[in-house]
Amino acid sequence: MSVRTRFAPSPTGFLHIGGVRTALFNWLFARQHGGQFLLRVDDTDEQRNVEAALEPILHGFEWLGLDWDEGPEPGPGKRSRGDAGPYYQSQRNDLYAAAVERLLASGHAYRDFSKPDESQAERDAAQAAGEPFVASRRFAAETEAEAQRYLAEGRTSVVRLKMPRAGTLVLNDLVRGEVRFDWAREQDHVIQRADGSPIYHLATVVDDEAMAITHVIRAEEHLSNTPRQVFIAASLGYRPLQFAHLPYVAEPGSKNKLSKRKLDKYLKNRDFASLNEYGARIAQRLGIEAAAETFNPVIVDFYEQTGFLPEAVLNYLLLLGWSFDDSREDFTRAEMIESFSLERVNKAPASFDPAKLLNFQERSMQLVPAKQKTARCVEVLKRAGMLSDPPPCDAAQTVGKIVAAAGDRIRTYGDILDYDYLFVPDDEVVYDSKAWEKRLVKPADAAPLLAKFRDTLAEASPFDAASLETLLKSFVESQGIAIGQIIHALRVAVTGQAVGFGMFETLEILGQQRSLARIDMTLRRLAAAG
RNA sequence: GGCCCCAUCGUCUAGUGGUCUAGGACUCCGCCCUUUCACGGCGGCAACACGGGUUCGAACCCCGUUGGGGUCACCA
Repeated sequence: MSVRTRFAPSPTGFLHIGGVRTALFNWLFARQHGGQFLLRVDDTDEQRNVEAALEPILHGFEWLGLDWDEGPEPGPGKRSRGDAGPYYQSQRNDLYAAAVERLLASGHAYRDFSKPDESQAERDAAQAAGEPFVASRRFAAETEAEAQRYLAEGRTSVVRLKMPRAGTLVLNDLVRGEVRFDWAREQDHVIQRADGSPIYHLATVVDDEAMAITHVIRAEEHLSNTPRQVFIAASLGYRPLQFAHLPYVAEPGSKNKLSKRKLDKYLKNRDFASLNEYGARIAQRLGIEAAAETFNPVIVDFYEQTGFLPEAVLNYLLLLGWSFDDSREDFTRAEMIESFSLERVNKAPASFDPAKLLNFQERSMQLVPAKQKTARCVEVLKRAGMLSDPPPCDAAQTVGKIVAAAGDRIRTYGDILDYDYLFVPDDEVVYDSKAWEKRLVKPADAAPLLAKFRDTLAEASPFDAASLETLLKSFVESQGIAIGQIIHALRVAVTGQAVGFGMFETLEILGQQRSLARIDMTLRRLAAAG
């Protein structure tokens, strides 16, 4: 039988990084075994617009390249691909209802007419007595007559599992090994609400059977839920499933589970805060209006917008709870599929480390061919309004030069925006005030030297990096100064910045006319200031 | 609180009784390269939670303690 795994996202509007890690492991396992990976929409409890809330999630999967063989199709209409559909749980209620009837008929479940506060009181009493809670089944309707009587009292019913009161479940978890549970400690969990709607555990078991899932690879928090699901499946005569419970992804610098609602806390972590700020700066330059709650390093969209490479994100996530050996960390997509194994999944939770993720990104970016890098940077510049759309015909060439000159300084595609000063009109260059003070105002010889070199520059021909370097070196020699005495002033004058890539490349890219204009403007401002 | 899971540098991890004065990666700190900033190179700081066993020998096996976490809903 072919291996089939699934990931069941709730339509929440965004794709969580921890969820992606789980999805990735499912995807890898299926791909490695030549099986199928499915997506199933977990919308049993959703009132809102499912389509709109699902769209960003499916988009995230597409961006990451985690393709699914069956499941919802992106776009409107709730269309699906695959033969085991529908893949929206909200459309499968008949199946769940039928399963509940079978469970009732076979005596594996019962109608419970107790009121919520009555069952709560039982639980509280057990808790207070320090004893394990065992449902009294006092309002269980065994016969139709009983049911009618309760109904006449104005009671409503839910359907509960009639759990075994003896015995042990031995679960053979693919990452944890043998885990034992006493059946007697399992509660009579509700599987169908008073309004007839199914509870998740029932739905997931029914769907896994109907969709011929073979391996359930999910986060550790589901480990305690497994007995009731095994009970449902066994009672219904389903095939047994293989389980693999992954350690959860923890907060940066802590062992608590990473959650989407604790952003304030994560922001206190230095590395998280710095990645967040990095992305926010790029987003701002791109004119993306995103609330911190929906645009931060725990949301996958953050990485796409900021200009990360999907393979870097995936590679980082792969190593979060899994390892190959004592040294290998870099994996291409094909290598991940080939090398992955559940046996080597770690048992302890792994903290999300934003600094290490950035490092994977940096190394991945070094492998991207110049041409591709340039094309993507052109896109970013267009989005930021630094280039017209369509871009001028020489844009690719110019950006190509910038990309080459910037080299590894471009860690994400968003970093191209650091060189916006090369695109703005000369009179709109923004000068860093500290750099201006330090390199132009304070050194007494800065202005005169700059003025002198300006005239040399005006004569320069050709105006390319190599010639300019020769030119400046001979200028320095003729003046009997150190190169540092002129080059920093020149950089600030021309770029407004204290730092940047090679000075000669900068001048070449800017061109003679604009370089001179910027120097002139600087000299005028210096003279005006005194 | 009951049940379940987990425990090696700050973080991700290697390690399945001797080759461990514990290896790699990220971060951090030096130095080198250098027009700045990066990249790169070299070097450094830094860990087997604790206590008992078992054994000639324990990071590795067993028990306990401590600590952390998950889960106990008509949520998923």
